[in-house]
Amino acid sequence: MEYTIQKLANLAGISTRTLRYYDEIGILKPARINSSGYRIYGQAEVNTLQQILFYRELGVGLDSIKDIVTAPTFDGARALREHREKLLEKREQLDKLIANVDKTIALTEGRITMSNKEKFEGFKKKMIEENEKKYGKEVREKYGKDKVEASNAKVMNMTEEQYEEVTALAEQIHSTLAEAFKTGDPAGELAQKAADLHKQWLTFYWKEYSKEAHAGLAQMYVDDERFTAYYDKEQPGTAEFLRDAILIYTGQKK
Amino acid sequence: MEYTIQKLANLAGISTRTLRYYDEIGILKPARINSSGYRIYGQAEVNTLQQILFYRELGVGLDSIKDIVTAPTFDGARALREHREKLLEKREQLDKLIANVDKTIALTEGRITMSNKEKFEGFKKKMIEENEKKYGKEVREKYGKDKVEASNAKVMNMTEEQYEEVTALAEQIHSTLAEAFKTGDPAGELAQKAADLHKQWLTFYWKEYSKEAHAGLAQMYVDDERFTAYYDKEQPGTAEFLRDAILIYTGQKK
DNA sequence: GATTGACCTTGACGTTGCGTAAAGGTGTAT
DNA sequence: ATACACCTTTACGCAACGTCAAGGTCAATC
Repeated sequence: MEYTIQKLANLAGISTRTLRYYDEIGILKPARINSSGYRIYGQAEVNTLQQILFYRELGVGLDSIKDIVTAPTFDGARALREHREKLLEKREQLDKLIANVDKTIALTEGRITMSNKEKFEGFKKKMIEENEKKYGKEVREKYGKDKVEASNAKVMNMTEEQYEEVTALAEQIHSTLAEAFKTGDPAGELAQKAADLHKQWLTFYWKEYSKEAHAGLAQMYVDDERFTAYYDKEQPGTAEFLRDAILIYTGQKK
Repeated sequence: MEYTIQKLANLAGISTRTLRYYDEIGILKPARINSSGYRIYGQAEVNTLQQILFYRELGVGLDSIKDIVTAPTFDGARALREHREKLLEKREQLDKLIANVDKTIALTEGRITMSNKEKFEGFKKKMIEENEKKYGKEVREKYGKDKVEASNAKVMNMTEEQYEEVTALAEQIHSTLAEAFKTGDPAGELAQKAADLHKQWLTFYWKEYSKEAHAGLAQMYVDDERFTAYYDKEQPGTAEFLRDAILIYTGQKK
């Protein structure tokens, strides 16, 4: 059975433009071109197209599909697993979006203009989103989904003053830590003050505080280069110093 | 406080390109342009930008945002509610996708490469899913859950040849029906052939065939606009014509 | 006063997966 | 012969910017 472009398009329920595009990007070439330049497709192409459409429906990008259909030994299962991860992330994002929108609707309902408070809500949301984007996956792995969501919820419930307080705390940690770092002693008074401030800061995000979790987080500051980069921005070694201070503070190290 | 483009970009955590783009599309114009042509932003612009980013983070498109930030009396709540609906739909879509990918992964797991058979399994699944998506609810109401599931199970048990046969049959129905339609006579030979092909086609999906059920399905082709659209795609009136042919074929009409 | 380097400008192409003309050749039924 | 459906390539448009490129401006340093 041979098909002209439109026959195949109808068969597959797609447009002729799509088939030409697939030809153009090389994921589905016609079996042959007839004397008038028409694209002629055969059974093999029908099969390939089925595959393409199948993966497309799973939301896989055309360039990945290209790998799958052109490389005969390609590990489709692995590609799918990776793709699955992306989908899960997308869904999480979406869930958050929906929750945010719900909240915003609730907030604006009955009001005519947007108050400053609402603008501020937006910023908190943004803060969460950014944290998610940067560290979400690892933190989730380490602490579990529920904890992360509880933390986010806690942030969303902060009042404006609390928000300002936590921002101020972060500043204090920063400066205290910089001072302490100069002393070089993670067991010293300043370093321990920094560790204590850090604990206070944490209680704004965590439902319950534990020394173990605190120490674990401190270790992550060293293990994860993105955290390290954040703390070491002005003084390399600061992340490690903070970890040591916290380990001492939490009694994990003398 | 006045901001150059980069200052504002840093403050907001976005790129300067984005700010220029927002200027270009008119959703955020600088307060003024200085003598060197630099964009200078003021507090009012900071506030507007906060709003823009807020809505952007909710996934609202920039053109909608434009309405929101430029029209002071704009009903932001309504826009958000509509947007919410879209998000919910997206999530449903995504959930189905993930379920599909999961199934496909489960199928391929434990094997090294994807065999043809497996690819084919996936496609059959897709076929069922599509039918479910399009007609599932109505068909289930009409024929009952068990019948639908029996039908799906039958499809899943098809061999590849059977699948090809049923696909070929669909093609034949299509062309025969088109021919028959031209005669205008649903009792004519061609139309009756189409009805007979349609019966054969049905037996691939139904556990048992009955004239009544066949006639009922034919009626649905006319009653349900999605079926009608499918059959009428090339020739309006085809669905009705097919129904008449089947009613005659099954003896419900002379 | 000249150079450096950070910052600013506009312009324009690239991204994804096609939709949608436009301009022109081909096939076939009447 | 003519109509009409079908085919071809070329190319712009879409969202929201990223990313050069080419060139002007500003503040600090030599």
